[in-house]
Amino acid sequence: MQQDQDIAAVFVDRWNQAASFEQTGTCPVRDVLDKIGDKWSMLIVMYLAAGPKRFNQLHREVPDISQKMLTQTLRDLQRDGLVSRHVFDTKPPSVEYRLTGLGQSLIVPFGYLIDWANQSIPSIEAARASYDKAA
Amino acid sequence: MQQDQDIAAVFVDRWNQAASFEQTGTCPVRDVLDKIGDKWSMLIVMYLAAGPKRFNQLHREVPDISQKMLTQTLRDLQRDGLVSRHVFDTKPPSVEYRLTGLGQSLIVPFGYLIDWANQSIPSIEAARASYDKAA
DNA sequence: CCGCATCCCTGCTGATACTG
DNA sequence: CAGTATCAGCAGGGATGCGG
Repeated sequence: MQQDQDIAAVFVDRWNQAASFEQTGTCPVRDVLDKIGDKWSMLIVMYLAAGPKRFNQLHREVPDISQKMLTQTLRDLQRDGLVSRHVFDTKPPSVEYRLTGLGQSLIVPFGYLIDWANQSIPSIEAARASYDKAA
Repeated sequence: MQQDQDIAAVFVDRWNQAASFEQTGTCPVRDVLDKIGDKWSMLIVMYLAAGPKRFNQLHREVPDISQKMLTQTLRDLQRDGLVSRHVFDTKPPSVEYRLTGLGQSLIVPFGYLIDWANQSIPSIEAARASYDKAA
């Protein structure tokens, strides 16, 4: 309980913190959360967690992703320093993507979230069913 | 490393799992991730983590949220069983919102994510600056 | 093989105004 | 106080076609 309040305080403080917020117009925590909620970012990170992969390999493995979104998402992840890009000068050329140390470090806290999700899904679906029935 | 691969496997399996996915068209893990990335959901959860609050109290405390989004987000959280709603039959009427046990349990894994974010923000911003400079 | 550019459409969001 | 209803703007993301 007390710890929960501490976490909340840290979070809310950071959120309200005007530092780069007032200037850039975006909150740094919001930034990270957006990535988490992004349709493809975390899925790609999880696929890359198993090891380096090439562009078309990802394109085949990640279900239903378009070429455009794969490119775009990989660029964003690279820009944030979560993924590194390696071009091999063969022909035809091949490009390999892999998680950086920072990218790998994200897997740990993200994993806790996935665990929570998997454990809580039954409760959530039950709550939804109950809520919808009342209407 | 090995553990990372396990987490990835669990996640990807769950993602691809056709159970309610093929029928409802939505993946249960995706559901949870969407809430995390939602503009207001987690912010409200964090504010409620400090204790129960009334509608207008939240409206005042949560920065820049519109009445509409506050109502809508609280409804969604309630439907998912993360937040409970209590109406007091006074006049003027007052409505109190509080985290359920499920809602409180989310704070723990979510807290790890916030911690990671706060620790990693310097690295991320450095990576971005470096990436942008190259262009 | 890898990536960029364009078009287009859907849905989320905010602003505004109105009820019990 | 605690909502509901309606309207308009914008960004995310898919489809398609082209280039190195």
